[in-house]
Amino acid sequence: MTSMTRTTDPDARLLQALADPTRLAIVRQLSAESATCACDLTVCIDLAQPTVSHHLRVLREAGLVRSERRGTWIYYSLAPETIERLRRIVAELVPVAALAAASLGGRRLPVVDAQAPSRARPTSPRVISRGLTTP
Amino acid sequence: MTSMTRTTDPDARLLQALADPTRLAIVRQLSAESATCACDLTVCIDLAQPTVSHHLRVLREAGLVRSERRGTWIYYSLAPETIERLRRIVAELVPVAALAAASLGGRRLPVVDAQAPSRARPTSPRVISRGLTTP
DNA sequence: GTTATAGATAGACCGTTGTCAATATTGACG
DNA sequence: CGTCAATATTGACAACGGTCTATCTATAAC
Repeated sequence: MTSMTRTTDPDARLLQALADPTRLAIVRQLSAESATCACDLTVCIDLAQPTVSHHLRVLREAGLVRSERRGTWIYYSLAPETIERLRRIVAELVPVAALAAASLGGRRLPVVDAQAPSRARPTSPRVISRGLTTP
Repeated sequence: MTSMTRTTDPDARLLQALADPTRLAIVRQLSAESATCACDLTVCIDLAQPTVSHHLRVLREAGLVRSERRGTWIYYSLAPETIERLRRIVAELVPVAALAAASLGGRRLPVVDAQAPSRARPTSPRVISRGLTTP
């Protein structure tokens, strides 16, 4: 309300960590390379080193990557459990149509349960029930 | 570089549309409700109506939702193909470790092979190959 | 110790974005 | 037509976030 400021929903926070072209590129690189040292990422990303370092920090704090020091270099790799969590978040976004297609009576849990619709509303297209909301 | 401004990667853009607590809540609601009119979303989201309208626009322009007018009301529903695209984006983030774990259940290989490293780099932890990079 | 390199941190700059109040648009009904 | 309700648009403001330069830390080789 009115402020929002710090993102509250942890899932939205996780998505936010990935929702940047640079970070997505990093994650994809790590997905292909298993473990890559920060200097290589810096080279193939074409941004200033502190910027890459910043993005790596965001990814680390989001739990998307882990870092391991080997001498002077620090290797980054994906955190499989967080990738899995990400996959679940998206997998749960099932449009009802898809559910209906998959199985018959698609059960659905009330996420926000839309408690109080303004009032009576048309269930079928075109047919407006005319019972307007507030008198 | 230097500005970034408009996000280039369309996948990052799609993720960005979802990476907001309000929009994620809307999408989840639509996932549970199939089609919901904007006024209901406004009610259960507890933000000013123009703000909800704004988020709906972002979702629509990202291709995540569709809107259909029925008289005075406008019903929003998920766009299954975009949800599917989202699922594919995340599904392709396959950490090599997860692949190995899935097939063998073995430990993660310390693979470092990285194509074009700055120079010679340690393949095993601790053991620094001493051939420093630039002389 | 000194030097060199990899990486992180601090701070500033500035474009982007989420939010609101006010206003405009659209459609339904009388 | 006029009025009412649902929704979109406008414009302003503040917060957030990505980028940089400059600086600092850490490790290794000398």
